[in-house]
Amino acid sequence: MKPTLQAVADAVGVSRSTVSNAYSRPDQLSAALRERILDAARQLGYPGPNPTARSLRRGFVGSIGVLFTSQLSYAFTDPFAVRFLAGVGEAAERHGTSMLLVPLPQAQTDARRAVENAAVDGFCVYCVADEEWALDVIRARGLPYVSTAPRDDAGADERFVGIDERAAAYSAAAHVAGLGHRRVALLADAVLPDAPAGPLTLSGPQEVWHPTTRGRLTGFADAFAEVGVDWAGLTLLNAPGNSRRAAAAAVAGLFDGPAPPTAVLAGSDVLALGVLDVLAQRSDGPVPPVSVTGFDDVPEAAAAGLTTVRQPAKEKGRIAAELLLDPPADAAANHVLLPTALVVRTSTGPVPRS
Amino acid sequence: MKPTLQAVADAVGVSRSTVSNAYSRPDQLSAALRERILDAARQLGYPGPNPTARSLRRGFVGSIGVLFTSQLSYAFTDPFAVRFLAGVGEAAERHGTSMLLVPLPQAQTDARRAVENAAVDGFCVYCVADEEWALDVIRARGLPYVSTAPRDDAGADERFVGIDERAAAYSAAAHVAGLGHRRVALLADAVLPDAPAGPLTLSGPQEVWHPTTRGRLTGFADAFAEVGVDWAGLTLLNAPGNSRRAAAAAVAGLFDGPAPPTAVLAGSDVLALGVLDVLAQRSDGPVPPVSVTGFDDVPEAAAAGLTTVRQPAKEKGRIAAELLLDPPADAAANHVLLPTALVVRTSTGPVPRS
DNA sequence: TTGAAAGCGATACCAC
DNA sequence: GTGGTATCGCTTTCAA
Repeated sequence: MKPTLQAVADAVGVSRSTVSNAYSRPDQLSAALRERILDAARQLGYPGPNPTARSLRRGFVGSIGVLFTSQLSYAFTDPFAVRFLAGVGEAAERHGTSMLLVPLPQAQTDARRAVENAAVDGFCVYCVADEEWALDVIRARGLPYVSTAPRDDAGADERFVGIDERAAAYSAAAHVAGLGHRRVALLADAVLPDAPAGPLTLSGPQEVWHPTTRGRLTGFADAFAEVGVDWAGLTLLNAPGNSRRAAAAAVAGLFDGPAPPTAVLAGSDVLALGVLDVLAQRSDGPVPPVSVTGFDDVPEAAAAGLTTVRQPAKEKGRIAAELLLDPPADAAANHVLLPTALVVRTSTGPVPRS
Repeated sequence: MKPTLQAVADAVGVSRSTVSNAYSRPDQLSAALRERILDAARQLGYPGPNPTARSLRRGFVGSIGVLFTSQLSYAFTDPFAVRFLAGVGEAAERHGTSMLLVPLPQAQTDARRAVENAAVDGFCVYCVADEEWALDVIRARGLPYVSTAPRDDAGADERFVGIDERAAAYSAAAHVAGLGHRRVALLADAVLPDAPAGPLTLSGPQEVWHPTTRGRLTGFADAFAEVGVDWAGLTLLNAPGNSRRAAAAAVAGLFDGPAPPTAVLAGSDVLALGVLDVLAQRSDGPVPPVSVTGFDDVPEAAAAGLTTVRQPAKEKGRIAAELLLDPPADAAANHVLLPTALVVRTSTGPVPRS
C-alpha cells in the first residue's frame, strides 16, 4: 500500500490539514513542524500529494491540451507543426504548466470521448479541419480555448491567433502573376474531406472544406482574377495529408499534357517541396521551367530556394499558449493577427519562352 | 454551475450509478434507458464524466509523461528529440493514451515538484542527464518508467531502450582512425555540468558527467587507443546545449594553431553540423581538409554529407512508450538494445598530406 | 497554529 | 437491470 497524506499525519500525530499545509501553504505552520512532517514523509516514502486528488479538489489541473486533427505523429513530422509546438512549449514552460498532446482517434465518437476525457485546463486547437464538434465539447466542459484556424462563425470574444490567410496567399500569387504566369496550378491539402490526390473541380474557392486552405486558395484566386484568369482557368489539385509524397502524387502527369502549367502555387512548403522533388527528378535543366511557391517558410525552404510566404510559426504557438494561460483583460487583444511576408527565392521566375 | 453526473441522474430520475454506467459500462443497462440518459445529458449540457474525478476513482489517468532534462522547447528544436517524440506519439496513439510533456524548472526543488505533480501513469525518461533524483520521485510514486540513457546502477528489471553507445561510437572512431587521422578532437555536450564551451581536460572518459556522452567518448577513446593515441593525445571539447551554435563556440580557434586536428568526432549530428558550418565559413576549398563525424543520422545529415552513426530515433521512442504501455511478460524483453550502423558519407576522408 | 468536518465528482461493490 | 453506500486522496473554510 502506498502511503497517503493520512499516513503521514498519523505518523507525526497531526491532522491531515496540517500535513497538507506543510506542502501547499508553508506559511500556515511553524518551520519546525513542517520539517518534522517532511521528514516523516521521506521516511515513509510518501511522494507528496497525489496530483489527481489535488486537481479534483482544487478544480484545476496545471496543464493545457493541444489538439491536432491528424495523427499525433504528424505533429512531429510536419516542420511547421513542430515549430508551433516549440512555441507552445516555451510559454508552458514559463508558466510552469505541462502540455498534454491528445491523439484523436479516427472514429468521431472516440475522438469526442478523447476531448471529453482530457485532463486539462484549456486547449490550443491547432488546425482541426472540422473542428466544430471539438469546440462544442470544449465549451460544454466550460474550458477556455484558443483556435488558430479562421472560423466564419467565431464570436468576437473568441481567442484566436493566426494570420490573414487570404492576403498572405494573395501576395504570393500576385508575385507569380506579375512574372507573367497564366497557366497555373493550385495545390493544397484538405480541399475536400476524403478526396483523393489529384485534380479536383470546384465551382469556387468558397467550396473548399478546410478553412485555412479556403483562405489561401481564395487569395490565390483573387490575384489571378485581377490579371484576367478566373477560377475555371486555374487547375486545382488536392494533396491529402500535406506531405511531400502527397504532393508528388497530386502532380503526377501534370506536366505531361500539351499545355502544362508554368507555375504551381502550393498551400504549404511541404507540398511545394514535394513538387520540387518531382521537378528535380525530371531533370529539366538548371533553370526550372516551372515556378513554385510554398507557404510557411519552414527551415527546409531556404535551402531549397523556395519562394514562399513566411509566417511566424513558433510565435504563433507561443501566443496561442499565452492567450490561454493569461488572457489579456482587453477583449480585442484576444484576437491576434500575426504579420506575414513574401520571401522571394529562386523557385520562381519569369515564364519561359516557348 | 456546470452540471454534474448527479444532475443528470436527478433529471432522469435514476441513481448516479446508472448514469455512470451509461457512460462507462453500456452493457449494464438497457439501450433505451441509456439513450434517455444520454439525451438528458445533452439537454443539460453535461459534457460527460469529469476526467479528474474519474481518474481519482479509477486509479489511473490515461496518459504517459515524457521527461526532458532541458527546456521543453529544446525537445522541439533538436531533430533527434523530435523523432523520438514522434515514436512515442505513434505508440500513444495506438493505445489511446495521451502524452504529457512536463517542463522541468531550473531549480532542483521545483523540478522535483514538477515530477511529483505530473498526472500520469508512467514516464518515458528521455536523456535526463542527472536523472537519479527524477527516478527516485517516480519510484516513490510507484509509477513505471522507461529510461533511454545507460545507467550504471540500473536494476536488471529496469525497463530500458537504447543502444550500445560505446560500440556505436567506436565504429565511427575506428573509421576515422583507419583513414589515418591521429590529431583528433572530440566534441560533446554535457561533458561536465556547467562547463563552458571549449577545451576541457579530464583524466579519462570515465570522468564524463552525462552517461550517454560518457559512453560515446569511451568508444572514441578506445578506438584511438588501439592505434596508439591515448586519451591525453586527444583534444576534448565541451559544447553545452547540444546546438550548432554551441559547437561553433567550442571549436573557435581550434584550427588556427600550428598543428590543428585533422578530424573532429562529435557526439551528435547537431554538433557535427555546427563544425561543418564553421569549416564552410573558412571556405577551405571543395574538399574539406578536416574530417567530421556525427552521431544519430538526423535528416539534415544526409544533405550535409555527414558521416555518422545511425540509430533508429523514432523506433526508440515507439519502443519506449510500448515498454511502458504494455510491458512484455518476459523480464529480459524489457531491456531493448537497438542496432546502430556507421553511415559513411563525404565528410570524412584520408588525412590531407601537408 | 492546529484540527474537525465537509465536500470535489465520480466509480464499484453488493444487495435488491 | 438498478440503486445504496463507501471510498478514491486531498484541500479548505471555520472554529478552537
